[in-house]
Amino acid sequence: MGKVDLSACPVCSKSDIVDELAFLDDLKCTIKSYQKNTLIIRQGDICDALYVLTLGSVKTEMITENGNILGIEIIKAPRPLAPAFVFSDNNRFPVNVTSLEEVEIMKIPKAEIMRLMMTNQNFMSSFMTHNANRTQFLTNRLQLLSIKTIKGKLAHFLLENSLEEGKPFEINRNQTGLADFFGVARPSLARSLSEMVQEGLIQINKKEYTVLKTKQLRELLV
Amino acid sequence: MGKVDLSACPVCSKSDIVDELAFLDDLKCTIKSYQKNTLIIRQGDICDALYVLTLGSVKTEMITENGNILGIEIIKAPRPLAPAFVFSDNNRFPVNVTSLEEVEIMKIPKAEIMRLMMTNQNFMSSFMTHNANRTQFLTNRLQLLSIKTIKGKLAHFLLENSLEEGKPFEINRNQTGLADFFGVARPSLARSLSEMVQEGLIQINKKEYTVLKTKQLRELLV
DNA sequence: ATAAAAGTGTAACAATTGTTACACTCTCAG
DNA sequence: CTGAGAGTGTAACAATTGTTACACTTTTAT
Repeated sequence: MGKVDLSACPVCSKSDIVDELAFLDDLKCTIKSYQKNTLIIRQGDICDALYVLTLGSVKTEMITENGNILGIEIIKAPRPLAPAFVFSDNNRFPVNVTSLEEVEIMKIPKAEIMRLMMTNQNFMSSFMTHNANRTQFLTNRLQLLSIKTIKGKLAHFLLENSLEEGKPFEINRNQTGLADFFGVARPSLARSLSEMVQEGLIQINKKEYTVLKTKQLRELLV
Repeated sequence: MGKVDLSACPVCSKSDIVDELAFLDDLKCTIKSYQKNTLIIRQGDICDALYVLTLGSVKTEMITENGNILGIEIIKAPRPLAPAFVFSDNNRFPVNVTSLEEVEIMKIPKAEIMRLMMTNQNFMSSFMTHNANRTQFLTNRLQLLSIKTIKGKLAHFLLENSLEEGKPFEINRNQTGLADFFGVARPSLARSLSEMVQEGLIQINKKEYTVLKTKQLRELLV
């Protein structure tokens, strides 16, 4: 495993720590590799360090009490995993983390994070901003889940991803994944999708979606 | 408005800033009062400062795109409001904040927060922990919403609040509020509740609930 | 004390979604 | 090239929840 490039990492990018040659050598951290499709972190595991995904991509998913899977998101390196939870009173991971390919994960002890925060204002600021953005992401998820109809969720999701009416865009999830993401049954999602296609609201070609009638799509949110 | 007591405030309690006499005088902040039932902050408002509820109580609720209200929580002073969002890239409030009684709200500019964080390790640590706990709260809300049946949500919620089987506990929400909290229709919630009472799983007396059969309640989560 | 407002219980019916099943297409590894 | 597995389309039916309506009870304000 070579020298890690953290210049694209959201909590490090604005920080001058990337330029400090001594940074990674000084940092008391360990790096581990995992094979494809490995369950790396379990929901409920103690989170006593900051985990940073330095290579590859993972998916996070929440297991609900009734055993259902609620897909959360796909994370690509470099990015920290659940950085907020290092500091929470009940410091346990809220999600399962599974590797989608071969990955490398860096583990930085909490004390080291504290030291960095106090000595480096840019790092602190970036770390805060990143955590704030994560909170906003969760808020968006809450908003999506709180839309009760499947067509409403789809409208919200498609409008969010569409740049312009009539302009196709790619969705990097298949129908099964989308159904998980929305927390609905797969055939139900397929039904709603095909109805929306028949009504001429959208077009679908494999994973390429096109919003045809933005206005009527918005009305599904009412 | 008298001297504010912040010793019970989660982001200040462990901090020695409370002991610094000069703290509140030095701090460039403003305090405003609001009448009962006032919409203090609108979802989407720019959040360029830290808002701290110093007196009274408020409720936060999220307005979904279809106009429904998704109740989030009731906040009692002293506590900061949406502290994470001061630092987010898109720094807008995620919820509406409405006063439940006469309230006082302190507004501290972002720059002041930054200064405090850098000069006071305890403040920083408390602020981080509090934000982390907020994230965990949102995660729990996500988990609750992802349970699909109303009885399942109720079981989750009641088991979470029950200390012991057969021991009554108080819920500080009425049925209408609970329905909002769950994001379901009020009569549907009432139906599920009365069914659970008839099946002998729980007992209800106004706002006092009792879990009678923990085991069978758990099975509703499956 | 009393009227108004808020909250609750419940019923009939509508609407939406889940379940199950199966045929079909597509993708990818051998 | 080809078979296995993953992903999709769709249909019949079941289950759950929402909607609307109304009578009743409790709380609140004057």
